[in-house]
Amino acid sequence: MSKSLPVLELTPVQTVACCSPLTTDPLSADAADRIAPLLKALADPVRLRLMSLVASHADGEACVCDLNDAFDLSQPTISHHLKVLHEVGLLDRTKRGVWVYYAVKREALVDLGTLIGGVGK
Amino acid sequence: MSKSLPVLELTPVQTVACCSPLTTDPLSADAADRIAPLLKALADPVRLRLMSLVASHADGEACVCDLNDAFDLSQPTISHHLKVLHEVGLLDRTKRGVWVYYAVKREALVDLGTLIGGVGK
DNA sequence: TGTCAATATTGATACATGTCGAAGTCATTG
DNA sequence: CAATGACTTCGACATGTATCAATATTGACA
Repeated sequence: MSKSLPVLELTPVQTVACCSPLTTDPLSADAADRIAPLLKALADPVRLRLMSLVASHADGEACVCDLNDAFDLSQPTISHHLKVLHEVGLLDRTKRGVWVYYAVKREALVDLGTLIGGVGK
Repeated sequence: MSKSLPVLELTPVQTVACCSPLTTDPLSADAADRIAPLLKALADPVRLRLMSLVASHADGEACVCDLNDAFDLSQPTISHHLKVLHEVGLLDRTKRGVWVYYAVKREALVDLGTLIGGVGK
């Protein structure tokens, strides 16, 4: 039981999906509190590259072993970054045998982009 | 002389404007390094609300005095957050008399949204 | 069952960041 | 020129975070 979110609260991703763009209406403090973690997860050079690497990988998913090689960082560090992205709802995680595959949740990215950019979907 | 960026390097905002969306192509390490600060600037609940407050203010700009009242934070703290947003190129700053007005650079936000969401402009 | 390979977790360390109070700057106004 | 008001800058403190080495976990396979 690792999730401790009350059932009625929105996850970061759900919040993003329901809000009007940043520049359209003032953001409530609550909404801001729920959206910031999503952006925080993205706001790291390594995690940005991880997202784009996974997204542009064949089949839209990538194995951790593939990702490790793209960086000059230790394996635990990459694992940590992937966990951050997964926990916030930007990456899906699937285990197949010994390997773990991550896939980007495109809808979450689109919603986040819309929230920031203000262009309609 | 507070800026120490070499002349030929791109600012975060310029970088965002020129890159294809996250999910389209793998991001170079250099690009990621320049984009992350932009997201980092946005990735704070107070700064998110500041952006949306300024954006939805009459005339698209707001005086610091207006913004202070919306938060339960000291005035230096708000000033600090505004500085962060300004330095990274998300807010314009104009001084008129005793008052300082901030305005959102919408194009930067749109470009950032496009980079993340991948929807065309 | 024991070993190996792929990931995750833990603990430690160094560095970044949000916040505040106090002091500084700079126009305006008396 | 002195005083006031609007911001900004400074110094300090507490908290968060990126990273690594070491260790644990988990699945495949001999």
